[in-house]
Amino acid sequence: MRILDKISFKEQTFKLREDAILDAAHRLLAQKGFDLMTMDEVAADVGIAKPSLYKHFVSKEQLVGAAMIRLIEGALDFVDQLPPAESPLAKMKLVLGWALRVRLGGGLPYLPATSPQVREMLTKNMGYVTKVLKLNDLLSDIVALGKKAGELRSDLPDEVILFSFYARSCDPAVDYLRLYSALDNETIIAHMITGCFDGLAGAPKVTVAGSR
Amino acid sequence: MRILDKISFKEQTFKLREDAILDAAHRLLAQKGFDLMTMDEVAADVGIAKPSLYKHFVSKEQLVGAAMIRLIEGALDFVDQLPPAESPLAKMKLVLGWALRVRLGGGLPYLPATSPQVREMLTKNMGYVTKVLKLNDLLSDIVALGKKAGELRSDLPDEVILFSFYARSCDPAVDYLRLYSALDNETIIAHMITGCFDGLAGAPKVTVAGSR
DNA sequence: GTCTATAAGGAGATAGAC
DNA sequence: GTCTATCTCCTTATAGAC
Repeated sequence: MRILDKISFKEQTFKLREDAILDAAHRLLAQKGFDLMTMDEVAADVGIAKPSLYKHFVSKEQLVGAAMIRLIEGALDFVDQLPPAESPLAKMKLVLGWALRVRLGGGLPYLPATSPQVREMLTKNMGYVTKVLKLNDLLSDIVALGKKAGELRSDLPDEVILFSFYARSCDPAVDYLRLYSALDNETIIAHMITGCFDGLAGAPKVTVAGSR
Repeated sequence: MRILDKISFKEQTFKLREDAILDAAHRLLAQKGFDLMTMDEVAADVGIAKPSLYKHFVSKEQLVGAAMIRLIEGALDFVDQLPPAESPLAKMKLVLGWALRVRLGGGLPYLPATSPQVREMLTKNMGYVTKVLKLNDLLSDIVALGKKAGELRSDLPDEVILFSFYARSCDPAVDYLRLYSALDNETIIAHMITGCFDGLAGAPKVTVAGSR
């Protein structure tokens, strides 16, 4: 029994360290992107040596893939726990607000792959692709319901709405507003949400921003 | 006189080669991004040796800066030659349509700097910053006129409209639609323009897309 | 001004002691 | 499992012949 406890303890610390590695990778990825994030930095950030890092993840690509999978899992959880009573449009605003808060808190956009190389790398990662497709299915359903309810524009193809929605979660305008404007985070989020769904043109719109 | 002609000829070929280098850099930047574009590739693409490249541009950063400056100059030209009779909103749609066509033709978004490192590099390049500020002034004027005319939402700060507008010119949704949808380029552009200004929510909108 | 050949340094990945 | 020290490859940049 003592032996089992010891193994379990080892496993626990192993898991804890793995989480710490993923946390560090997540933050560094958000800060510097894939190319500029070095394995040396990740190891230094966690406080371990680089070879120890490679005991957990066999390559940089595997490490980044694991970090991205954890991110998508978070998005899946959030979508799963959306209040069923909300309308499709309100749900989408909640999801976008959540994703933007993650980013403004120093995290990654939950569907980045903005660089061709990273996109290709991730599309080869079956675990990642599976989860992304799952998330995409959930959001596709919401879009379909929103169109049927007249809340989303039926003249736009589903894919245009979906990809534009994803793109808003990693919109560079957010970075620029954070850097060069005096607006606080929640104001930025509210503007981005209304800008996404109501557009930039026309008369002032009254919009319910995604609640925390 | 013959000597002068010879000098002039040399200068002409020098200028031609420089343009060829910038063309190659532009295309490779669009394809692979700053980090993955190597000076070897640029030289090979132009058909010259790497040291010759360094006779034209003292560093990779200078080369990319020059390419970006040429890009912004193109945008300034386009904005300068907008039909004065058009409304502010129509002008913005024309500019966005133009920028998206450049990208779908294999070029760069005319205001990228999506990666922190590249952004920092460019903000240190005074020639670049000067031109960007010039472009920003022109567009700010258009935005102000658009708000006054009731064509743009007066409840959104100018900076939100401007940055969102810039961001649409490098929207990753365009890449995803090109890769994963069956839509042709002009349809993608039309959808992106109406999505930007009219939003994703609500009833179908009738929009005049930017004309070629 | 252009080339061949090479320096200098960084980053992913690993060997081998403990 | 973790560390120190090292390998190897790639990329920016340059020296020196022509």
